[in-house]
Amino acid sequence: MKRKVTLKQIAKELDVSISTVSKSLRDSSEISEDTRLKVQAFAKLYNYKPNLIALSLKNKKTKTIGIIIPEIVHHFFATVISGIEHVANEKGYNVIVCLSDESFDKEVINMEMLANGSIDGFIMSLSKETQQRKDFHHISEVINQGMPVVMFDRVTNDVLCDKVIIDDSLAAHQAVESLINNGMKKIGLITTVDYVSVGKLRTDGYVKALLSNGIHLNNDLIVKIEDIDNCSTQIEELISKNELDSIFAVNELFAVTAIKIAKKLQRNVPEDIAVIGFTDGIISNYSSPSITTVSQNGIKMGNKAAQMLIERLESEDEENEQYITEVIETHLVQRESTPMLK
Amino acid sequence: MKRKVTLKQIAKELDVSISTVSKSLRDSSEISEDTRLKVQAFAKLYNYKPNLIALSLKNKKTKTIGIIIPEIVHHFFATVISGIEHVANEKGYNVIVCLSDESFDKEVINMEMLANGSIDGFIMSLSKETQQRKDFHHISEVINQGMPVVMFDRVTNDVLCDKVIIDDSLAAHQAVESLINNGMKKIGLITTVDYVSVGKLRTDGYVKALLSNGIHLNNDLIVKIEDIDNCSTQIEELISKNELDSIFAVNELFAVTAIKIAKKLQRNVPEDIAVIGFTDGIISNYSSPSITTVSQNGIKMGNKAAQMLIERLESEDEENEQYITEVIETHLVQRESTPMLK
DNA sequence: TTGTCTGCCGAAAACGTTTTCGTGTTGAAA
DNA sequence: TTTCAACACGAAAACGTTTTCGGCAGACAA
Repeated sequence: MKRKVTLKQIAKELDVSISTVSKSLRDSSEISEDTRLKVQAFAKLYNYKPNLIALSLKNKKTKTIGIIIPEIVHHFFATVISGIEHVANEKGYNVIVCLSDESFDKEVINMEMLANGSIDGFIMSLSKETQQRKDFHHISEVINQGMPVVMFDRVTNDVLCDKVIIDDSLAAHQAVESLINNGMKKIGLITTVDYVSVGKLRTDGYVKALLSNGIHLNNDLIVKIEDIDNCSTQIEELISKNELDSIFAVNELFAVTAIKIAKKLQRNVPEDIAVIGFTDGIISNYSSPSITTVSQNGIKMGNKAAQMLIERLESEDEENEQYITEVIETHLVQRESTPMLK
Repeated sequence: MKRKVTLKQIAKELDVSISTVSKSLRDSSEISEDTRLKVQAFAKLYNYKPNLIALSLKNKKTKTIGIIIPEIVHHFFATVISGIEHVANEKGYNVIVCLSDESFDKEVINMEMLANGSIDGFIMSLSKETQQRKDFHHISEVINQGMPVVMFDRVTNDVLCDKVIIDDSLAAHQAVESLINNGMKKIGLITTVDYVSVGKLRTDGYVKALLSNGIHLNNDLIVKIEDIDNCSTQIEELISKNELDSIFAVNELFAVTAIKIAKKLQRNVPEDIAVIGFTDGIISNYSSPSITTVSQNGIKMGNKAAQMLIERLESEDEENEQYITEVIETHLVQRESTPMLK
């Protein structure tokens, strides 16, 4: 077993100083061609590669991006990571991933851990618990120490930093409006509890779409799901007790569950009930009927977030307080759970 | 903006030496209670946290695990990461993720990158291209440098290291056998090209199940998919040209596609054709009919891989050459795409 | 001979830790 | 008064780099 070789070892072997070795490898003109070539040959032979940790310490740059997300077993987040990773890789950065498991404490611990030198900047999406508690001190603290942060999807106005989002409200508005434009009048909404920021925004979009089209807002048609694993009963109640002609669900899972229950209640999708979901994930694509859905391009969000972070990391004037909020466009993917929408 | 405070700064402020500060914070008995408390108070006030990069350099340990996988936008891999991350986190390790995108070159580059000090050990699954080329020098090299590697799922016998796998052949055998036991005789196989190790093994299991149950092997019933994005035509041919009573597919995507095409061809699932898939992912669970499938527990694989790696990292006798291959058990998840199996 | 320039190289600092070893002071024992 | 231990602390090395600066030799001009 041959351990990694260091500058010091090469220097010793060749009977020159460490400086000479380092300079030779970096093609410095200070060194005679003779020694330069000798050192380079030796280094190549022993497959010398500089130790990145030592470089990080010296340069105070790790060339590593920290990602903190609530869950990785979630197609949307996986696509975002993928998007981040590709841009990061291209620019010579690595990516270190931490999961908060939707827990405030884990989010804090992970951030503090990574903030102690391991990374150059953060890309993150808030955990549910953090959104609920509205406690963002850990994030402000990190930013205050001069470490850039880019938030995506689940963001908050209480922290000043770069952000990448979709216009959840507008996207929902458009989706619901397209139902209305196709003659739907009794549109159910399956959404989350309000503290989930994106759920709230999508709900707002639904409400606005109704109002701006002169449709009375009926709270009986709205169900707010607390526990995602037990959403069935609430949804069944919604569908069975109301003569809905369509449903807007704020995520894939709600949408697919609604379809399943509709079938069970002998209502055909899309003939009797049209369903539009949110997030263009695996489920929407492969369930049958496949689900018409608002597509939020996770790859693109990840790309953009990584770009923004790296740009800030590598910009000259460190303290640019001009924070940007980038809005990634969404679009409706037409599939089988709705009639052909005009 | 207050930058991170270092030992040196604290030492200067309190007019003591760096050693004294360090020792005080580590509760050394060498230091008088007086100074100890003073230093600790000051450190707390300024929220001192040791710089992990400096520690890594000193200790030659990063407390970080490198993960290299072909894709993250793939439920199985996401679950494995999740499994790794949880165990790692519990034991004070971070996780750095690199994607090979099924490319040999990217796999090599990423490994070399991480091997230069960034991590203590690898957990990886081979890219398709690597499996095809059978070139594993980058892995052997890393192992040779004394860095432990744990391979999972897509592994190779050409590299000696710890491994976590499922018994793909046996699992496939059992799945196919359960079809046979329920009266199926004409069982189609949708599999990958042979160089994908798990595809090959699952194919082997299918073949063995047929033979050991006295069923003639008919190559017309086997289709090997090269390009996963264009599998439809091949599958359609399989179903339309043969009077299959059932299909075994080596992954979710093939299974769900088969079901879709069967429907299109007016064959009911499961009444006319039963379908069993492999990998218990989102698709199997949410498509309709939901898919009976061989469940490979990604979380468990990740847990185990992380355990094995960390154990090796923290074991006293460095050079234990007793490599272990851990086999994670699988089981058949009964769903709607098959009749009730006995 | 003296001075100066240039080419080549090494010493040392710096990044932030931990730890070993040494050193000065104090108090008590001899 | 001398000796020695205990105590409290600091200096320095080490991890592996990069880079600044200084120095030494030889060549060349004056």
